[in-house]
Amino acid sequence: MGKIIVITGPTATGKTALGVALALRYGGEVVSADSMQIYRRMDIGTAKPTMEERRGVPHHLLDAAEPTEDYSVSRYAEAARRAVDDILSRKRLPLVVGGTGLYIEALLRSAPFAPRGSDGLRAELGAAFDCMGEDAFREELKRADPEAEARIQRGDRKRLLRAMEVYRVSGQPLSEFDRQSRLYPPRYHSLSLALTLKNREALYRRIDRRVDRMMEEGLEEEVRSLLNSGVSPRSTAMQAIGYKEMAEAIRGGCSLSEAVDRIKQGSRRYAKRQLSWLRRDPELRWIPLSDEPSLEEALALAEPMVRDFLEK
RNA sequence: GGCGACAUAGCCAAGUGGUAAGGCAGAGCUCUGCAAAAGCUCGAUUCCCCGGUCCGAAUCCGGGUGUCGCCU
Repeated sequence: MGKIIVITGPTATGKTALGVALALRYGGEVVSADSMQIYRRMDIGTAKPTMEERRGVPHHLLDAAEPTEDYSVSRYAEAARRAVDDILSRKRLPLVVGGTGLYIEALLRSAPFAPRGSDGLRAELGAAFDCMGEDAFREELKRADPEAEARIQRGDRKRLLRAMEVYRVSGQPLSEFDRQSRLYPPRYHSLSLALTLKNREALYRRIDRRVDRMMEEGLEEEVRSLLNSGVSPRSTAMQAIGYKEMAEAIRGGCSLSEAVDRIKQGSRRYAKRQLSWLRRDPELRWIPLSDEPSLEEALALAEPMVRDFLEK
């Protein structure tokens, strides 16, 4: 089984720089695990590594989709596995770098996703939900998939719909697919490292500063040109933090400084959610950093673990 | 110096005699095809302080302190 290294952690902790440094040192290539850096022309707001920052290291799954496309985890999993396998076949080290936990999990798992319903079915279910209300919808789901119904939190329309969708297209409960998927062995032999700052406030300060820097680098212009080129404000890509707020300011819904504050706040909350997601993985090796971490600091902590993992 | 208004959680704030709404910020959590998304949960044994009235006070009375406004 191929060995791969995963570098994750909340936003603004230096994953990119560490990934590149390790790739350079161990003959690796980077596979991005970032749901928004996937999109072309979204560079500033997603903190996509520049050519200079990549330092000649090949990066996969950056700019893999148009912002007008609807990307999804399953598409990512497929493409990322292909990239990883290709890197392995060339006897190089794949470094999965990014903060989208769901994407990483999907890449590492070998189980397929439960089937997907047609857009028509999705629309139909959505309409049914809105028409009959959550309680009645839940009653129906309960008959099809009592487990999912019990597990999904009140108000979580999205997951309630998905559970029903799976049952309608396959006749099998989503819960059953999930149970099966847990039985699959992992796809790769992986070492997961999670960068984090020991001090939460320091992390938040870095995030705020990074947002200011994005503004200086021309985030507003980037968003404006996406909108001008016909990217819908409702597209998945435009839901990215930094983009939805700027789009709102551009259409006059709020002031620029309000938008900036919201971007900062959204990013802070995002970081918090990332931490909460990562914490449940007991295999994860945490790399706690100081308030103003340097690449050297992260490298010093990460390298022994990497070396140990590669030698085993 | 005088007069008046206000003082409730980190911030904004409702409540005007019957046992502390709500919002924001923050924290914790969930997650198997939109995930930078979507969803769930959690703060005041106490209302600036002291005294009084009352069965009962954040609410009424007196005194203090602070903030703001107006006047001199």
